[in-house]
Amino acid sequence: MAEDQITNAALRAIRRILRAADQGGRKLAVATGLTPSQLLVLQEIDRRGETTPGAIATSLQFGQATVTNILDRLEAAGLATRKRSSSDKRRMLLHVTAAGHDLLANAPDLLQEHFRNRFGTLPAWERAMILAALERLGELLDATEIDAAPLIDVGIIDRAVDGDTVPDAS
Amino acid sequence: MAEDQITNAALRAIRRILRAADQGGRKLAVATGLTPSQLLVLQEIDRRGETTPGAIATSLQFGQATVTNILDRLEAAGLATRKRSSSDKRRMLLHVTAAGHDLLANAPDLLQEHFRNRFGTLPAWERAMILAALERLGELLDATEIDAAPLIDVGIIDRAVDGDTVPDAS
DNA sequence: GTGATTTCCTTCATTTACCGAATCATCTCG
DNA sequence: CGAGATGATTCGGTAAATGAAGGAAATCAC
Repeated sequence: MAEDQITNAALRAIRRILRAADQGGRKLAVATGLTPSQLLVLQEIDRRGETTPGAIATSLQFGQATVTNILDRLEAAGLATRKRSSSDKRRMLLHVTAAGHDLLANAPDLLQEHFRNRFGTLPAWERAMILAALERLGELLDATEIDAAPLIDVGIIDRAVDGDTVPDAS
Repeated sequence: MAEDQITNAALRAIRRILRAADQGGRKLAVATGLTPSQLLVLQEIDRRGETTPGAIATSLQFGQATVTNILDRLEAAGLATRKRSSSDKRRMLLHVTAAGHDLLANAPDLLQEHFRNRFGTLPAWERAMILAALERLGELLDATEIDAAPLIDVGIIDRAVDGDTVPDAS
């Protein structure tokens, strides 16, 4: 069926994008001397201004232990600092150091940068179209993933619209 | 500028998609008892039918050593087998075992499955639009990544690279 | 207030991923 | 038959990530 072909093509395109993004991340990591995870954490701290390990962990979906681990390295590298909160001494407040800011400024996300360059050259209508498609897609996948478990009963309106591939699955 | 806003929105959407995909992968991994990488390798072997570690490595962009490592685990888990090629005894031929097929069948790619379900419910025009956008985007990012990465050494093979889905020789 | 519970982070131990370099067997070409 | 290339493995090392357990501080119950 043509529809299925479209779906397959779309999936292929998504994977291609995923791969490109992944590699961009690794490349960037190499360029900055940090690993992707470290960079991610550093960016997240920067984005949030002043946070705690726990916040980073939930937001990036890492374990706390992992974050601690990565923070150790970032701190050792002089890119971030920990400071105990005075109001709640269980907490550690995280900050990006000057060096850290420097690094982030000099090594902006490759994906982002190249995307910007290229995307900017597209005609406006195409940008708009792509944006619309991406957001739609984000909804689709997000919904999928957010309540993956509980959602099942809610979301499925009718699966039999047009014999769309319903693999035996579960 | 409005353009910048669009770009930012697009980037956000992309990240959202990336995250969804990533988490889908992890979830799946947990469900199957394998790690994302292991699953990826297993899928790749399955997709290609009969391949060699080297092919997997280049196709997934892993090092050979990494693939060997993962194969050890897959083999230990009884999901894949290695068999020395008789025509060229340097090569190992990889196969997915019955158990491996089983696992793949029972735990199909979550991203893929949910995407199929949801995507299928969209009106045709929207599917077409999204597909077009995705492919455009794939080009953008791919191009980005190609020239960023001197894949020079692969140049000989690279005629076929574009399609990605080009099955192994045969 | 004292004690129990919860919250936040860390430490520890372990598994996996990944890479580069070195190695071994094999193939291929001259 | 070498000489060199190729395919896979082993080895050594760094990093990521998780779960379990623990310590310190806040909070709640009485």
